[in-house]
Amino acid sequence: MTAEVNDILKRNNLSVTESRKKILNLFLNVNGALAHGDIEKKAGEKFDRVTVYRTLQTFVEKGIIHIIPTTDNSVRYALCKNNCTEGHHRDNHVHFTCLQCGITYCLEEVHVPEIRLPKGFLANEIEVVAKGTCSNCSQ
Amino acid sequence: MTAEVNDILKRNNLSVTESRKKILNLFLNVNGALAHGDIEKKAGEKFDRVTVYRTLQTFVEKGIIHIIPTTDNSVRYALCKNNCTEGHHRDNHVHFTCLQCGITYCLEEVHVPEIRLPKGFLANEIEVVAKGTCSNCSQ
DNA sequence: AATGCTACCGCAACTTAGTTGCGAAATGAC
DNA sequence: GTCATTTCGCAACTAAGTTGCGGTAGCATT
Repeated sequence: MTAEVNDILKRNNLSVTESRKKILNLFLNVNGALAHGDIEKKAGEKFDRVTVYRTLQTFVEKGIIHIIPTTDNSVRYALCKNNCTEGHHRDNHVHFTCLQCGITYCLEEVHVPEIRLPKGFLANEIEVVAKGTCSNCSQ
Repeated sequence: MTAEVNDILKRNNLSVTESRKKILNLFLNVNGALAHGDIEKKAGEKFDRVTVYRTLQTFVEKGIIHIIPTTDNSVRYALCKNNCTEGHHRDNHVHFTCLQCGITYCLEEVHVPEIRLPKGFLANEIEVVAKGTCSNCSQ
């Protein structure tokens, strides 16, 4: 698994540092999205807050992770699995936030539908976020 | 127009105060959504930040305005036009943020499509936010 | 393996955003 | 007008995010 981490970093022309390895590893070992706070906690107080901010920013720029919008004021991040490249994200899946357990999922298999916008409106990107009860909590 | 403001407040069992009138008026006279910061500025430094926070919170609870999620870390608010009631929002329209002018629109006439979720996932609410160029900026 | 260049990290200090408690003031029922 | 209740504004606080800069780690070269 360290191999995969190294691989991803190198593929994106990033130098392989301790913080990047550790944070990327977190994303690989979690199902669902991570908020900034989660990362700070799970990283085990080893990293400076600033490092976490900068690492996440770098990962987003390189297309390694993407941002998930939420109505509460928290930003969440999740791994890109769709060959996103530097400066261009191609994730077009639906996101789902469970109101019971709080986990945010990337539903890779559910695609964002076509939406007919009014005349003159041109969309570059469309985000769909569903909120409700996830399969774990619904039984 | 003050009549409409009074009306909306009374209909929601809210006492009619200066701050509520002024802030609600802002929403009635703007096309598009307002961020917290916009409101503080447009209100003309007359109100305390805390009052703005509390008023917005009250309006959201009462179903007068709704929150629009964004990928940048800013929360935006817009008027509900769909008979939202206390504790239950019924807005199911698509939101559009223009990357040129920065305005966020409620596209009332564009409804959120049906989305088939995986087994076990139950959605209470689905948000759709498009980003791109609006009709004003596209010409 | 040592060298040196570059990029990254961590600290400190700062700005901005949002919350809480409480006394004073405004609202609305009587 | 009086009074109970709600709301407002201040102050003080916590949390979130940013910036600059010296020191350190990564890595290419030899």
